[in-house]
Amino acid sequence: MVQIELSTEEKILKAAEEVFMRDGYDGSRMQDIADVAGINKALLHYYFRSKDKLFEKVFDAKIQSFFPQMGEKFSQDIPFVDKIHIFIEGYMGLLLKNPYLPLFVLNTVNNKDKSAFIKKLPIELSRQVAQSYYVEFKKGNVRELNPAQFIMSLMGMCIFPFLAKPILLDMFKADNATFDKLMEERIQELKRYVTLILTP
Amino acid sequence: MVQIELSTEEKILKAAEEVFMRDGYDGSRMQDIADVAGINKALLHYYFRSKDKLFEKVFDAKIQSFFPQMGEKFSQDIPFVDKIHIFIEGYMGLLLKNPYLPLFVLNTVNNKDKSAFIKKLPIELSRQVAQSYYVEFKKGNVRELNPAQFIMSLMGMCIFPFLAKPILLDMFKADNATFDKLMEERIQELKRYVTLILTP
DNA sequence: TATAAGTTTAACCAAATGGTTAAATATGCC
DNA sequence: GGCATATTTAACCATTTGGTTAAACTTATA
Repeated sequence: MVQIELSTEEKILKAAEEVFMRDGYDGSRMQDIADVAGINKALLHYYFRSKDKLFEKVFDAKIQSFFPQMGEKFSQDIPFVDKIHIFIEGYMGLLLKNPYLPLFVLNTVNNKDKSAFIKKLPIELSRQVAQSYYVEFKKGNVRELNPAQFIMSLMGMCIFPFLAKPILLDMFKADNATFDKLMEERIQELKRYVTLILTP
Repeated sequence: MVQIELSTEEKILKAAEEVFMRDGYDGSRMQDIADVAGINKALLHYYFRSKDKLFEKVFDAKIQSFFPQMGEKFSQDIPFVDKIHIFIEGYMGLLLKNPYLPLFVLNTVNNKDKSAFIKKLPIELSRQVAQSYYVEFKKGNVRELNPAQFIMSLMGMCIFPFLAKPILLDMFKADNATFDKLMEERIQELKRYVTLILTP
């Protein structure tokens, strides 16, 4: 395995992501980010003038992965149910790799001071799902429902376990590996759920 | 309408709940809580020695409402699907009255420093649903599924819109009243979903 | 009226924290 | 070598914040 040398800027962004995601904006310390990046606080401010500026950089990239842009996938010519199955697989995979992502994004979105950072809204996701749904509905291939409500349910079912992870670990007396296995099973379970909901 | 005079302690707890729920632990200021309660900081510390102690009091009450204890409802002798319908109605009603509850509880649960506050775990909810489910499953009245996965889905579907509320308001160009109406519709939609999932 | 508890005011403290600065040192590049 | 940029060190500053204290004032009650 080749060791790729990260530039200082990259090291900082990586460290900032880690700390912000773990501790939230208020809970994060510039000193802590500097420590994780293996540099000192002065250099941190040398690269990113303020905590706010640094946060914005990190957050921008993250919010877009949380509200996934499904463009290509949803424009494929396959049944709507299959698109949703693909969504579930992709999204759960993302969450398994970024278990802190949901709480981080939802906190920021709900933070008055940080709402200015939210530039690119996930209108696309909703629009694409709705359009793709109605095409299929007219063909009589899916049951009648409100696509907006459906996408909320879908995302909710995917993210909830990651938000409540500490509680679930305790409830099931499980460790991280067991949790991940439970989420793998969950992918199949959710696919079954949406099939039942969507199939007329 | 009779004006009921709140005791100072009650005023403080009410104010603390409001501020903690809105700003989170880190984001909350003792001065702010005192202001909302209409008293001064000295008196605040006179009643509750520290921020931690005050937070614990508020959080204790809240976590139990977030993971609802369904004891009586689930022991009723009615079909499992009906129990779930009752759950949805009750839980969505609670969330409509406490829209900040989910983010507050989930943040606290995920906060290392605050994990000591979590004493009473919601094992009951999971146990009751599971037991109630298996009784009904043996009678062939519900489809086969993993009750733990199901309860996660149920809670996720209920809470997600409240967590993503700022985004949804923006996406649908809606105000608070419209959002509440959307959630009222959602109750019916979710009932349909679970019926489809559970009915063999 | 005397006593105790509740409440206010205002000043104060110590620690944490975001951010700055200046000088020294290292590094790469012409 | 000499120059610019990157990096470190370390001290420093202003502000915020949780928490304390002491003295004065209010209120109810015995």
